[in-house]
Amino acid sequence: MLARTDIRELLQRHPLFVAFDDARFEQVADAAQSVRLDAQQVLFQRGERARAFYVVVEGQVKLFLESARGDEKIIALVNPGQTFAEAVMFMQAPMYPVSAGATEPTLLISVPNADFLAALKDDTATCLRLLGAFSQRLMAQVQEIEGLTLESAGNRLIRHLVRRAVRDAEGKLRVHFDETRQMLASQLSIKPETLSRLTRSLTDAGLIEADGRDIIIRDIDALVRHEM
Amino acid sequence: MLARTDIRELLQRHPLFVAFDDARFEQVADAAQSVRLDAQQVLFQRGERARAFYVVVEGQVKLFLESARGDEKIIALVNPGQTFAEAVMFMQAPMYPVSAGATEPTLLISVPNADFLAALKDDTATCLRLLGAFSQRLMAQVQEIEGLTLESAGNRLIRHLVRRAVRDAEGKLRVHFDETRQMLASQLSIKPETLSRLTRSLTDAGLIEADGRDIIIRDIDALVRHEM
DNA sequence: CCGGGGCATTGACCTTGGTCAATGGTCGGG
DNA sequence: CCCGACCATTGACCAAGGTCAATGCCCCGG
Repeated sequence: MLARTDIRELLQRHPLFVAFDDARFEQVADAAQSVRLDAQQVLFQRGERARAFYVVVEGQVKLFLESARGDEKIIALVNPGQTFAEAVMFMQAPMYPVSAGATEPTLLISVPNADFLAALKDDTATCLRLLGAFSQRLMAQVQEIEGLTLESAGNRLIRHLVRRAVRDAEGKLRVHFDETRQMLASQLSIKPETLSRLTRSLTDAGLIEADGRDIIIRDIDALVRHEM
Repeated sequence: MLARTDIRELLQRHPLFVAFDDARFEQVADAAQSVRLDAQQVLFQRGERARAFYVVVEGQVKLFLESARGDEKIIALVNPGQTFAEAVMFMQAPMYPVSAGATEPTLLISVPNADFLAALKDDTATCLRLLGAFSQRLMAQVQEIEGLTLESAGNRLIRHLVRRAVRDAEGKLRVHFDETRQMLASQLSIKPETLSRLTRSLTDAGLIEADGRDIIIRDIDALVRHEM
């Protein structure tokens, strides 16, 4: 459990709460609770009645869908400082459209929808922040749909690598993976075997290079030009 | 062109504008313009700078994406009374994430983002309406991603038929299509040939029946149980 | 240092849905 | 009333990616 004062402090710095005046903030912070999850523990299931949204303090949460045959699709990974399930509270029939679970030991703050909505009354600044966040997410999902319908698995992988690449100390373009290959595959909507084959073919073509858990991009121009 | 008074009247009834007080409404209504599109005419291209959003008055607008090889994916069809591209105005770098064009002769009202945002200041009621609309759309897109990643083409078709089915005068479950088969296929992210084969196999199985442009569902329980 | 479990990789094969091409149907314009 | 264009349908074939199974690898616990 987190002390009440810790919850206050963490929330106060968060973009969704900074614009609240003192009275509003007190009301929401009082209602908020800390939640601890073990690795792999499920927080809520798709279809459950939604009563709260969450702020990730430590650890990582995955939002995912499951098919009847047990296939899993990871919709998003949520890291410290980010929130999830806020959009659900604005729906007429609030039920979570995805399931959520921890990928590692995780600490969350849960914020009851009712209290937050009450505080939101007459606070346009926070409303506008939320609108901005939602529109970002809508755009990201359009891009996801675009990738799924108009691009090959290989191109999705390439775009993902390029998007996540960071220049390291030696000036090399590096993509670091904390997640397992299975989770990466699930995010890209491909099977682990296919991911393995695709990275192999890119490696054989001299475009990328494996370095432990990381991947180094040797020739980014050739990579983006590469059709799979 | 639409007369100024007509634009006023149409906007005034729209959910996004009803909550505005008179001064705000005047400001936005003055800035709004009517736009006429011929069938197939493109309104904006993906990536263009977004300066306005739109209300459909008559006709129909399709929001779509195109791949490098000319494949087209219809993201949504927008009918009279509905708006599109409102989410774009809340992004930091406002550019349309999809292209938009008319599927038939169409009449729109364009509302400049700047004026609407100004009117939105301190209007929490309208903000909350927008938040509700966005969260609906987010959920719809999650379901689209679910269909694309976890379901077969046949199951997507079945879900689509069931969702659109309406009981007609004779008590039959009927799905009416104004759009062409090609457009339906594009919405479902399959090729017209595949759509043709799928409907054929459902017809052969006695589950559905073609009736001109419509499809009649003969046995909805068997249909939803049917795995493809 | 050894052993086991799960992840990653690789190979052989299969399924889904796409591609290409031919044919038939339908609607609007002359 | 007829022609032409476009849409829908069907068939034969193809390719991307999935499935299943075997093997190797790595890391952790004893």
